[in-house]
Amino acid sequence: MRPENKPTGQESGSFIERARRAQIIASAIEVIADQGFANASLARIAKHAGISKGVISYHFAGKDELMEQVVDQVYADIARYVLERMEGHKSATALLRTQITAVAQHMREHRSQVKALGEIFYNLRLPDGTPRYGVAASEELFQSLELIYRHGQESGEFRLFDVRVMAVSHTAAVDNMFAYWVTHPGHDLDAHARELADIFVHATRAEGALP
Amino acid sequence: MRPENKPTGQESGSFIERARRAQIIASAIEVIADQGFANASLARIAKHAGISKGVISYHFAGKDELMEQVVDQVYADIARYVLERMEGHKSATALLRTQITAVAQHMREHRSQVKALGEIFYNLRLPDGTPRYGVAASEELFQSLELIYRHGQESGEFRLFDVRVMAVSHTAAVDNMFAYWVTHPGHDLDAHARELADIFVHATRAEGALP
DNA sequence: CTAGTTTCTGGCCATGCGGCCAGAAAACAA
DNA sequence: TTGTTTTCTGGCCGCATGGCCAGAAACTAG
Repeated sequence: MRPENKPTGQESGSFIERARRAQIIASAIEVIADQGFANASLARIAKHAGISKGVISYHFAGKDELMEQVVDQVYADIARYVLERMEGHKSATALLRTQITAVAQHMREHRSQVKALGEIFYNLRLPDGTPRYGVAASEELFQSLELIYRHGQESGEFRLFDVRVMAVSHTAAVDNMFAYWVTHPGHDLDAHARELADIFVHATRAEGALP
Repeated sequence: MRPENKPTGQESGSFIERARRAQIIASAIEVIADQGFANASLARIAKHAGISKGVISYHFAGKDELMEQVVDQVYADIARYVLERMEGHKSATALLRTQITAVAQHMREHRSQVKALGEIFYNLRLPDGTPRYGVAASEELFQSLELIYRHGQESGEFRLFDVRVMAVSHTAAVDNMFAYWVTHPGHDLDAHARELADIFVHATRAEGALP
């Protein structure tokens, strides 16, 4: 029999259960990151992990659940990493810079994870063909960024602008920074991040502010 | 026998040949735009066009050639549309604004085409699994944008910044403007474009410049 | 050791895919 | 009209996929 995969918040299942799930998730990340979502079959993921295909079916309800677990784990890692580094900063400008550079640092240290996240985010679909994630799933991130932007507007650091458009553009620029770096591995990701932070600082600052 | 699909620059083949290819390309665009690349099989594209699957094989060397034809056609349409509207403008600031708003106008009028382009761009892979297009294929666009940015820096309109990072971020923001609009159809695309143009004008302008 | 449970293997299944082809049909040429 | 070429149909092929299962193996409890 299969263990009922109840998505309880706390870790559950036997030691083997948890270890296997972690191993399979890690294998999925690696395969997706360097073969692409479309080529990441259960057979490939199993072979890469050195286990039989049936094990995946045994520990996960299906391919979709495995993909969602990957997203949940990687996304939570990024959020924790970035939020930790943002704590303590008060000015909107500092928060903005820190958000961008912290994301870049995390990307540099977790290339495969972030790449796999993007692949799944963009490709996974519901049975009816509509995207499982996609832009709509970034709503939470948009709102977090909007908090920073509104904070800056209220404090007078930032000029008035549409915070939604700024948040969408910010997210896009950060995501594409990653994609560009993946395609051009020699590219200096941290320098790109600093330059990108400059762009948004200039784009947002109040008219009269000193450079 | 099949007509040898020599990719000559000029239109070739019989009247039927040209009409069928156009019809199949149009059908592919519609299917990809609302089912996604992964669900756009030759069978679906043929059914949507009301023809037999074999016709596609008859008029195209394979699925990959069909996808590349879609990309070539849609990409050329966008480039022509935007470049026409940029002609005549001289200041870098005006060129920048025009580029962004013109792209948005084209997107609004050619939603399916642009969506299909993005799907293929992101998903089509070579036999070895590496992306057929992807970020690397945007190199030409990056260089065009860099011309504008360097022009502004040389004329003194723009501050000094890394033109490559600016071009990558610009492309990303425009692409995501489209993705956001597709997910939120009620969103005002033209207003978003004006706001986005403001963002890049502020991000690029020289320190001493008047608002 | 034995009985029961968890975990794993290897293979089978139905489905959908892209490519291909034999021959029908349509368009065209004489 | 007749013969020839172009175009189209419908179906078949080999292949890969995700899901599934019967039984083997490993582990655990008594």
